[in-house]
Amino acid sequence: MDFLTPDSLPLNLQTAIAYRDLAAGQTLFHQGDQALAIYWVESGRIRLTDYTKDGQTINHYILRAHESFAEAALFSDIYECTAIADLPSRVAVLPKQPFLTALRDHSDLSTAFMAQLAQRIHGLKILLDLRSMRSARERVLRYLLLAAPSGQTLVNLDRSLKDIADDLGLTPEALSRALAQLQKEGAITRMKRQITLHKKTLQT
Amino acid sequence: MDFLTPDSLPLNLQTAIAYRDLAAGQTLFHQGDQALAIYWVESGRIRLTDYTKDGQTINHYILRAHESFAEAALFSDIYECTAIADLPSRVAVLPKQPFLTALRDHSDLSTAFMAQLAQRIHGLKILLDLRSMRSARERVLRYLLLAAPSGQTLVNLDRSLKDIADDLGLTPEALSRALAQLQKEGAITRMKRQITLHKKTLQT
DNA sequence: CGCATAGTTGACTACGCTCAACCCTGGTGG
DNA sequence: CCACCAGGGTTGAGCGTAGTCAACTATGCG
Repeated sequence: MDFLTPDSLPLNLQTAIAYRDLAAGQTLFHQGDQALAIYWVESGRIRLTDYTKDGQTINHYILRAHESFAEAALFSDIYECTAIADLPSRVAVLPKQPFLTALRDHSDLSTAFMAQLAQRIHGLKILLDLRSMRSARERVLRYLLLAAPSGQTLVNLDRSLKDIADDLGLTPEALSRALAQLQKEGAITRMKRQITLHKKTLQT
Repeated sequence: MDFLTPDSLPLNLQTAIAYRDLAAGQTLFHQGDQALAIYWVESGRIRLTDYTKDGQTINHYILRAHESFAEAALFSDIYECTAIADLPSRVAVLPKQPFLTALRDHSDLSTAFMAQLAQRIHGLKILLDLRSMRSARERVLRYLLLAAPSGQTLVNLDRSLKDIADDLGLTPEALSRALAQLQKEGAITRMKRQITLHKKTLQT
């Protein structure tokens, strides 16, 4: 899924990559800093925060392992947000200029990069769409359908329910209850993190 | 904001562009159709719908004027969703192959395209983030802060409250009430579609 | 063995949705 | 010029459901 793994890059760019280890709470870059690089999360969790002009609050977005971020920095002089490590994290630092020229010179790389961006857009749309479902039950059901490999009825949840609840915009409790309810209704059966969807469920 | 306006394209590609007019309810392409082009909304409104395998349900996402869509089609053989005109609409049709080669040959075009994709990602993230606010009050407040041009305290709502409520994942009633409440609290004042934010509000 | 964290369950609350009535504006036609 | 209508917007009442807080269990790790 993620085309932008550091080792898929052209060799001459790979040498330019640095790695940074961050302690929990440490900030990687500040909003308004000069945009010098884009990043890729090796491990840990990074939180992006927007401080609005005037006010101080705003807009957090969390990135987990194997996601890249600050791609917008490629086309902007400054970062539009602040990146802070939520947990101890390790990130790959891809310097902007070398990366941009690599994109210019290697049309295959740029194609791959665009493909990844398109993919990300698609994923975000799906998440957004998920959020437009009112009831927890519907939301979870839809999530499971999306997570089910095509035609398959078995879903393996890789992440913690807490994280998933977060993606769904629910509290862990609500997610837990929704799963319990679906189970009781006979729409699914679950063994821990293994969930199987039943036929009726598929054509709702 | 939108770099991908048809007239910013290289001339040899412009000749390949076609336009299609759609009546309300008419479908532009079906999920599973061969992906032959990406599109750009000239006017009107397009709704994207995902039919899940097996089931018939959904995933709608609406596109308004001056947005491009189906970029993912560039990197996939088939469309992953169905596009239907919500209103009478006019779309520019950018054939896939010419566009891809243009991207390969014109690094400036590909850069612009990537920039737009990055922009879209940013926008989607903001919407997602908006949805993560629990209370209507907070959500609306945040929306207004985002909509306020930098440093400005005056927000002009261009679209109908109904549409905005949709973006926010609220019912029109909830939005209306939230605005009324904010007004009563003295956080904002509004004259119809003109809203001014008050200082205290800015540093919440 | 004991502690920390994820997950589950329960009771209560609050907030947003639903449905309905109503106001207001703009457009159309007599 | 007014009468009528349609649609957006506002307001009210009642309900349902997800959030909150808390206690408890299960799992994993030192």
